[in-house]
Amino acid sequence: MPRERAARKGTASTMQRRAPRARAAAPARDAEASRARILEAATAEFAAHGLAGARVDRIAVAARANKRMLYYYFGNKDALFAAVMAQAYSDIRAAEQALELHRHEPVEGVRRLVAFTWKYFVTHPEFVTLLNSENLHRARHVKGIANIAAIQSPLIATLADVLARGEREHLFRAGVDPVQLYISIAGICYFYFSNRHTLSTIFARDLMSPRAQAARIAHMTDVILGYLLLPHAPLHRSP
Amino acid sequence: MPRERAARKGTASTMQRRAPRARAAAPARDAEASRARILEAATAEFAAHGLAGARVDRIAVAARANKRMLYYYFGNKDALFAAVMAQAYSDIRAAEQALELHRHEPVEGVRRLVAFTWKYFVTHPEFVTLLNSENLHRARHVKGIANIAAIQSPLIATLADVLARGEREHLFRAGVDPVQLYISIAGICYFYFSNRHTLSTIFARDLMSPRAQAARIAHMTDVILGYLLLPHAPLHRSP
DNA sequence: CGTGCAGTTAACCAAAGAGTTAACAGGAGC
DNA sequence: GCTCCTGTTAACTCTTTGGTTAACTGCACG
Repeated sequence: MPRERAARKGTASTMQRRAPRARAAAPARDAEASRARILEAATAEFAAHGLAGARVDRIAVAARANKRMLYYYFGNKDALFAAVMAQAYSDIRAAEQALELHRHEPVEGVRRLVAFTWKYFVTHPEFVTLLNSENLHRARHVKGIANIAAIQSPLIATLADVLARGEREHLFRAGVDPVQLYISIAGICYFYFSNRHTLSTIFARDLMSPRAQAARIAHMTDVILGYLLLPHAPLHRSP
Repeated sequence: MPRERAARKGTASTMQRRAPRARAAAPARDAEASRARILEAATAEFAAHGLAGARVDRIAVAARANKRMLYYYFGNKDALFAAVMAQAYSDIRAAEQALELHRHEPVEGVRRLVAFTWKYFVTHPEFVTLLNSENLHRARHVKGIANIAAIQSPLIATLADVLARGEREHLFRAGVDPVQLYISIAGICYFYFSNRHTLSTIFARDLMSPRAQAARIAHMTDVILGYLLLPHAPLHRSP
C-alpha cells in the first residue's frame, strides 16, 4: 500500500508563527492546535484501549477533527501511536528534570524519587498503559524515535550522584548500580499501580484508597532505604 | 445479540472418560483434546497480541480446529479470554504451591521466592502480557472467575509464615505486611521483564543476556534481604 | 442396526475498521 | 482581487473480523 505523501513529523512546534487575526481569538484554521488536539485524543484512546483496540474514528471525534486529519498529520495509526509514545516519554522526562534531586540530602533524595515515581504513575495512568502497549509490540515504535536512548540518562546520572554522595557520607552501601535501583523503584510502584485491578480482585481489598496508597508509599520507601542504608547509619527508620 | 446456547464451562476436565477405541490411538473426535488445543492456541494468541489484537481465525488455525469450535466451547472471544486468564492463574498457583517455602530457613525461603518469581516470568512470558491485557480491561474477566480471591491466599500465608519465623529468629524486621512484600518482589521482577523491550532501548543495553539476568537476580535479592534483615543479623551479605 | 446427540465442517454475513478520493475554503503573498 | 498552498470536509472503498447458519458425522447406547 503506497503512502500518499510523507506525514509532517514533529517539527511543527519549532516553526515561528505570527498570531493570526486579533491575538487570542479562536482562529478558524489552526494547524498547531488541530495537531495537538489529535495527539491528545490519541493519547487517551491508545491508553484506554491499547494499539489494536484503539479506534481511529473515535480519536477523530474526540479531537473534533476530520478523520482525514490524522492521516494528514501523522501518516497512519501506527505512526500516530509512535508520536504519542514520543510525547509520553518527553513528558515524563520533563517531570523528572523538575525533581532536582541534586538539591537534596541523599536520604531525602531517595525518598523524593520514590514518592515522585508513585505520584507520576497515579497522575498519569495513561503513561502506564501506553508503556505496556509499547512493550507488547516489543518497543517497535520507540526504537524509531531518534534520540530515545539519551532521554533517560539525566535522571540516572542524578541518581548516581545521590548514591555517590550517600556512599561518601557513609549512609548508603557501596556499589549500587543506579540503573538497577531506578528499575527497582519504578518496579515496586509500577506493578502495584498497573495491576491494581487484578490485585484488588485477588486480594479482595481496595489497593487505591488513600490509606492503602499511604501504606504503599511507606512500604516502598522502607524497602528502598532499608536496602540502601548501612546498618550503623543514623535515621535507619522513616520519621 | 442473542447467545445461541450456553457454552460448556471448564467442568470437562472433571468428568470421567473411558478411553475410546484402542488405548492411546489418536481418536477421530476428542472433545477434551480439541478444547485444550483451542485454549492453548488462544493463550499464545492473546499473549502475543492482546485481547483486541488477537484474531479468532488465527486461534482456530493454530488449534487445528474449525472456528466454530471456539464458539461451541467458549461462547465468544471475551469468554475465551476469560478462560485463558483462569487457566493462567491456575498455572501460576500450582507452580507457587510447588515452592514449599515452609521447608526452608527464612533467608533461604525469601531467596527462593525471588528467584522463583523471576524464573516464572521468564519461562512464562505469556503470563505477563496476559496480566497486562487483563488490567487494561480493568480485570473485567478475572472478576467473573468464581473463587479467584482464594487463589493467591496460600502463597501469602506461606510468606507470612516465613516472615514470622525470620522475625522470631531475630533475623528479619518486624511488622512486614506479606501482601506488600509479595507485591514488591513481584514488582521488581515484573517491571524489568515486562518492559524489557523499552528499557533495553532506552538504556541501550541488553537486559536479558545471561549476565544481565544474573546481575538482576543478585540485585533483587539484595534489595529484598537488605530490607528484611536486621542490622545485627548474621549473613547480612549474599554468599 | 438405527437413533440421537456431541462434535465438526464449510460457507456465509453484516458490521466495523483503516485508509482514500476528490473537492473545497481560508488567508498570506503578490 | 487573483493565486496557490495549507488545512479541512464529506463521502466512499475494500478488507477484515467476530459471529452465525445449517448441514453433516462419529459413535455410544438401546
